[in-house]
Amino acid sequence: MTDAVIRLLLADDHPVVRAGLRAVLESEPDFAIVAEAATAERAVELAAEVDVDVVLMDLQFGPGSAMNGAQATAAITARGPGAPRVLVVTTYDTDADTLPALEAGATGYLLKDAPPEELARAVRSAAAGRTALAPTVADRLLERMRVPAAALSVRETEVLGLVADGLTNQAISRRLQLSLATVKSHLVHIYTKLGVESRTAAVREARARGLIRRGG
Amino acid sequence: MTDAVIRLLLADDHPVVRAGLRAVLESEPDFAIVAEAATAERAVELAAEVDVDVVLMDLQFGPGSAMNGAQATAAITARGPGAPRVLVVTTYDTDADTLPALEAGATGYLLKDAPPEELARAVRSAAAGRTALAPTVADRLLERMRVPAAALSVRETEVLGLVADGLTNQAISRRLQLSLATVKSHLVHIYTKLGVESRTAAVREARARGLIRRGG
DNA sequence: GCGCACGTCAACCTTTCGATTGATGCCGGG
DNA sequence: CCCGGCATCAATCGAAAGGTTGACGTGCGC
Repeated sequence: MTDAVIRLLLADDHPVVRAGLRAVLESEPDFAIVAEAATAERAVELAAEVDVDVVLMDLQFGPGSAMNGAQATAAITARGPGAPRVLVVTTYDTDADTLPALEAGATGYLLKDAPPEELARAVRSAAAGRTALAPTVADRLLERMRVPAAALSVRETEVLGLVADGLTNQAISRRLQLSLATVKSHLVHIYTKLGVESRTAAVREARARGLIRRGG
Repeated sequence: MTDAVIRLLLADDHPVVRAGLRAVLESEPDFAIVAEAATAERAVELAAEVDVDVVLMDLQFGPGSAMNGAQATAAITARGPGAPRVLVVTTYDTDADTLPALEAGATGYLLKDAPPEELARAVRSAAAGRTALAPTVADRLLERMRVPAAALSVRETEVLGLVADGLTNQAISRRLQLSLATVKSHLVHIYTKLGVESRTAAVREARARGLIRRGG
């Protein structure tokens, strides 16, 4: 796959963003955009049908979509070796976004404010199997390793995200297929790690630290 | 200004999005992109210096920017007649985003998931001084006029703000020199007005509607 | 192999929250 | 003047949340 041409699949629900990625990447002679997907499901299909080296994957796919970019990433990389590499290109760099994506097997994580050269460099890295992370994402990961106490686990971040959406512990347990006891257990750990003692305070603290996204 | 060519200024901090807008709009023969801005401040400058008919304005300009899109919109439209029209093109359609932008004098409000044809149509509408709103935004505005009950009193907003800061009812009562009963009474009214049934859900809803400040 | 973090769950208990009902006083518009 | 919205407070009760303790299996690193 390290031939002359790198075959790309663009997965983003915004036509404008797809056009922008296409415009930026098509100017590179060794890139070829072979397919576009406006939904996560379609991206998974195309990644299986078409011969693709790197998938440029957005994480958010609008309220009308059941699957998000992280799930699509997992579905694509689950096919093991030979599967295309997934390079996440999105707007947010909170732990709530980056951790699930990287855990799903993304080879890289870039922000949409990245300049075109950086984007092209990341695509070539991903095609070669090398990881390409945005500086802020890399910083955040290193900080996690340096101070592991202040970092929430993926599961904890997931629970806290639902808390921030206003769900009760009961609702969270149903949504995540957990027992109520487990949800409370996660919350106790979250409170300890964040140094707070209530759900609303935890949401506020997590928002301030960039652990969860600020928007709804 | 209703001549043959509509002169456009693109204001967005994402190079990819600017490239996408350029790619989509340049294919229209009567559009001419005369300038691009990566910051809100630069957009205001350019809108004053360059002869522009319509500004395509993003609302979010990254954490490094002091001015947001709504403020830039206000600065541009403040120059009265002869000033370029501002067409907001952004990702979010919550009240917290749309209301300030429209109040700042935006002629239109589109979402980035809009198809290219709709985008071109909105640009022509804006150039002619006609308002162009995304369907979801228009729905939201109509709903707001139909049900004006969703306005919180000053005191209720104050209480909800402290709830959003993670304070307990006890702490709020002390902070505001109230009895615990009064705080709970306010919260009941807030829940009724917002159509929710828990403090975290109320915070989320208020944030989405722009009733309380988004930042911590 | 062992320790450790993580995720999972249970039982018990205390505190807080939310729902209900009801009351008082103030103020402004019809 | 009276009604309604707002702000204030009280009492009560059930539900939810939070604290504590303890437990089990898994996976990872030393």
